[in-house]
Amino acid sequence: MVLDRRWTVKDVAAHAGVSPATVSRVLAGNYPVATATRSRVMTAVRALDYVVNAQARALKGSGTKTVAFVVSDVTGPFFAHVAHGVEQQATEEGRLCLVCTTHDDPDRELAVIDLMREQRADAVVLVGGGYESTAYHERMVRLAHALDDAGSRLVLCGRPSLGHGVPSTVVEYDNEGGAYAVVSHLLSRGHRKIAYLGAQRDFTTTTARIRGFAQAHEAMGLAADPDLIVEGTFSRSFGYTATQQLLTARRDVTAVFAATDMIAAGVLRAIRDLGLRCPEDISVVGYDDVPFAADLFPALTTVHIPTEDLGRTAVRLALHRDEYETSQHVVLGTHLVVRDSVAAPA
Amino acid sequence: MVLDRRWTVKDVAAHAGVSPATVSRVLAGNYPVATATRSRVMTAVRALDYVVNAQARALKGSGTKTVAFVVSDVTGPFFAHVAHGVEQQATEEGRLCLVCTTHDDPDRELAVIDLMREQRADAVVLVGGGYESTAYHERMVRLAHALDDAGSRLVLCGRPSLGHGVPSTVVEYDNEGGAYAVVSHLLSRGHRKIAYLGAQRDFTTTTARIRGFAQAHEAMGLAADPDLIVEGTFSRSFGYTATQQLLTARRDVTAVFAATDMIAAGVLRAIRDLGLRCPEDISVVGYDDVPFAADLFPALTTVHIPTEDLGRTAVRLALHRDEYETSQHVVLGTHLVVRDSVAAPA
DNA sequence: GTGAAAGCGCTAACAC
DNA sequence: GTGTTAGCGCTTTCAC
Repeated sequence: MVLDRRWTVKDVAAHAGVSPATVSRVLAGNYPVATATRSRVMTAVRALDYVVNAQARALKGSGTKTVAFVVSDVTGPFFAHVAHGVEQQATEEGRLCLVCTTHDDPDRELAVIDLMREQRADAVVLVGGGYESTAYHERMVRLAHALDDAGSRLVLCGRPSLGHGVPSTVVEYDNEGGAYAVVSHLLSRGHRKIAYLGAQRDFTTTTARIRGFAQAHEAMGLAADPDLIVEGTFSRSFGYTATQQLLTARRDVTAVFAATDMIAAGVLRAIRDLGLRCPEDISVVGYDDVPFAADLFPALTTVHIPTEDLGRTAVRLALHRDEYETSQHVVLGTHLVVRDSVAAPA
Repeated sequence: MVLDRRWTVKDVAAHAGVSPATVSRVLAGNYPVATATRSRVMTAVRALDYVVNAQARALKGSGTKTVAFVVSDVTGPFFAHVAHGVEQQATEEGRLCLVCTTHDDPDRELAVIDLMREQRADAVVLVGGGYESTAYHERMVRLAHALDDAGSRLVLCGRPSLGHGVPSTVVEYDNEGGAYAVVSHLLSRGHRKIAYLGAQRDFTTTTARIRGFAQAHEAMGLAADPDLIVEGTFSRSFGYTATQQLLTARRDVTAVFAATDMIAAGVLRAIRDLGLRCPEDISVVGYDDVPFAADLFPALTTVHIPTEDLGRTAVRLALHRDEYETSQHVVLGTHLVVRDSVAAPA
């Protein structure tokens, strides 16, 4: 059978000698149809290699059956793993996945959410830290309401709630606790001058981690050195250059807490290039526990984030918000993974 | 303004005191509308926080403006980077991105393509190696035609063409050449017993690389040892266990060619756990040149694949197949990246 | 058990 | 410049 255009229910109906309504009923399978009729229809469907038009179906009111996924950058291992969880759960729930990237541009993020609103996505999952600005916060609140009114759902995955009364699903991980654990670990090994690399300004994750960083110090009656908190992006190259500068300027630093494992990779390389050794001369810890953390040299001590679970939970809660009405704000645990990149200071 | 349902053009029209057609014209911006009317409409749009229904618009004939992206697993760095290219180009072309994963299941792959057909995606990009089976090949050819007839396009990204006359866009990379280059490199350093780890059975990429592997040997008047080609998946854990077994069984092996950098990570770790050193005792090379390859220890010599370019080109060619009519089959170059994981055999 | 008809939200002819 | 109308492909009452 040679095709020359997109067949419609009408064509299938004509081919099978029935009405369009019958074709629709056979395909939906939710209505009694005579066996003979059904098989005639199915034969026609196969002959024409017909597939429904998802747009037309959606228009009729059954929804689009899609979950949107908004992320800064798909290549980051952290995002990729959350994406995996989102995709898995969406598939299990019979949904398709739309992906958009924002490249850390708040305006683009907002624009992309509007696009998803046009698409009538069942849920819009925002992954990764948000921005600490009132204007941004307000626009986000409005979007949450707009999505809600349209029967959709805003999901914040890995960023804090927008506040009470804002219709949204929040699936966070314990950013502060993870930072607290890893800094305590360093402190208990005897480190006193710990640098935090990758304090991305105005970022919700940064705020929480700095809090954990400070509290771990306080718990031991110490004070964190604010000069050792160095601002920067979540990139390997930042880790490299920042370490070179830092270790040249501040010879008293004995440990580096990298905001992401990616940064840590740059830190480790810089340490080696500086002729120093990790962990003998400098201890290094990361955050995220992405798969390659174990393959760095030395294997990286880091904070594990349940990335896949984060994604799955986000979709599950958002899609069944009637069932999980009371648990629309969840904080998943993080934990320290001890490997080989920490030792007592020399 | 409190919303309580999804507003339609009609609502906006009523609110602005104009007809639905005028609203549509203002929003499309492709038709002369009086300035006063336009601003009245825009005020209403903002007041209602209206966004068009993409489904309804698509139904009307303007297409869905989406590109589908079918991949085995989003967490693999190789796929993630191709995905990035696809997403970038799609965005530039004003398209949204649909993502689906197949988890290396050919049946699921076929099913997913049908889903994309229902979605009326402008292009369906298949990323990664295909399967070497006639049944699979035939079904793929039929899908290519089905998509073509529906005005869509099948794009093969990183796998060979389905043959002449099959309507599809093919963007490959030089699998064979890369394998040839890296094996020649090893051979020229004096290695004679080189193992290939991760020969994924019935996979198009495997076939091509084995060819390059063999030809590099032949070019030097040598013969590759078929026993040293070990079958396995593209995973870190496979690299680890396979290396342990191999190096215990075959003490004559001096170099390992891992089918992916991910496998190579496992290989390096196994070598270290075996109490051996790389590259002094065993040389290791990878394939893909994913970002973390440079962070492995020792930094991995590998074959660079222009992943992002692969994705961008795939989308660009598919979306402008009228302009690029003669170049719907492109092979992008690969090249050797020499780092620290190769030395002459002891 | 099946068909006829209405209508989802939008846009593009076609009037005026 | 603007309104009226028809219809995209589908599902779903409502008849029969």
